[in-house]
Amino acid sequence: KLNTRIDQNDNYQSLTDKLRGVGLRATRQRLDIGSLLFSGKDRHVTAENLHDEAVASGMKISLATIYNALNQFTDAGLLREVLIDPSRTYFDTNTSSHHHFFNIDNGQLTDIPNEEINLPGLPNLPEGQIIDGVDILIRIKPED
Amino acid sequence: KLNTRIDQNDNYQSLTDKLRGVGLRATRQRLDIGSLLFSGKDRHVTAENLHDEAVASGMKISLATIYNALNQFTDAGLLREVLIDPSRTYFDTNTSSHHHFFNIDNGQLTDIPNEEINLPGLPNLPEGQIIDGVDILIRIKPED
DNA sequence: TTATTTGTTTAGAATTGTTCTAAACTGTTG
DNA sequence: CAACAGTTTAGAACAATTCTAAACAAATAA
Repeated sequence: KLNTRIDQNDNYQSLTDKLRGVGLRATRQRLDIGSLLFSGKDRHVTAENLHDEAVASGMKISLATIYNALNQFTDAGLLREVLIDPSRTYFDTNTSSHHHFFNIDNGQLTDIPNEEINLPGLPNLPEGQIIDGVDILIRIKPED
Repeated sequence: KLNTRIDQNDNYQSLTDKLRGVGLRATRQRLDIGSLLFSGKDRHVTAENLHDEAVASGMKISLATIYNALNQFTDAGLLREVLIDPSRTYFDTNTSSHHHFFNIDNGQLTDIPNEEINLPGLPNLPEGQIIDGVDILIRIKPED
C-alpha cells in the first residue's frame, strides 16, 4: 500500500507539471482524475462514468469535483467537448483536430484518424465570420 | 375571428394529410404546431421556444405536448434532431441531408446549402458497420 | 348518428444531468 | 508555519425532458 502511494506520487510528477502549466493547482483530486484521463490512450468520458471509474479504483472524490475538473480541464485546453447526445456531455482527451464515429447501436464513440478524412471544401462563410472549429460526426450502425 | 378559423381549417387540410400520411392523428394541437413548423421556410426550434411562439400566437397547448409532438414528428421523419448544444435539443424542419453553421457568438444556427459543402471522402468504416448519417457542424464567430 | 375504442393531451410529479452554495479544507507563498 | 486564495464537498437548486394517470377527442363500429 505504501509502495503504491509512492509510485503514484512519482507518476503524478508530470501531471503536476501539466496542471501547473495551465494555471491549476495540483490537488490530489485533480491528480487522481488526471491519472485516469492522461495515461496514454485517448479516452471519451462523461462525468458520471469517470466518477464511477474513480470510485471503483478506490479514489475518494465527489461527482461535483469531477464536473469541476472536467470543465476546468476543458477551459484549459487539456480536454475537448464532443457533441453526440443532447442528454450527456462527452469529453475527449484527444484535443487535436479530429472527428468521430458514433455507433448508434451500442453508444461507442471512436476517433476517426485524421488522415482518414479529407476535410471538406469549406463553404462560403457568412459575411464577417470566421471558423472557430469543425465537428464531423459520422453515425454508424451494424450492417443489417 | 370566424374567418380566421375557417381559413385556418383550410390551411390545415394539407397538414392533416401530412400527419395521416405518417400515421398520426390530426389533432388540433398537432395541426397548430405543424402550422408553425411547416409553413414554407426551414426552421430550427427547441421545445421551449416553439412553445413560447405557440402561446404568443394564442394557441392553447402544453409544453408536454410540444415535446411529444416534436419527438413524434422526428420519429416519423418530418423533423430531424440537430446536435449543437449539449444542454438543449434542436429540431430542424429541413430533413434532407445538409449541415450547419453555428454562430457561437449569438447562438444562431443556419443551414449550409448542400451544394456549398463538398462531402468529405468517407473514411474506412469499422468492420461490419454502415453509415446511418453524417453531421457536420461548423462553429463560426465574428472576425477578430 | 351514437357508442365504443383507442390514441392524445395535460398538469403536475418525477427523473436526469449539471451547476450552485457556503462551509470545511488544502496548496502555495511569504 | 501563518495566512491567503483556491479547492472540495454534501446537499440544495436548477433546467431540460419524460412520466403518470385522468380527462378528452378522433376514429370506428354499430
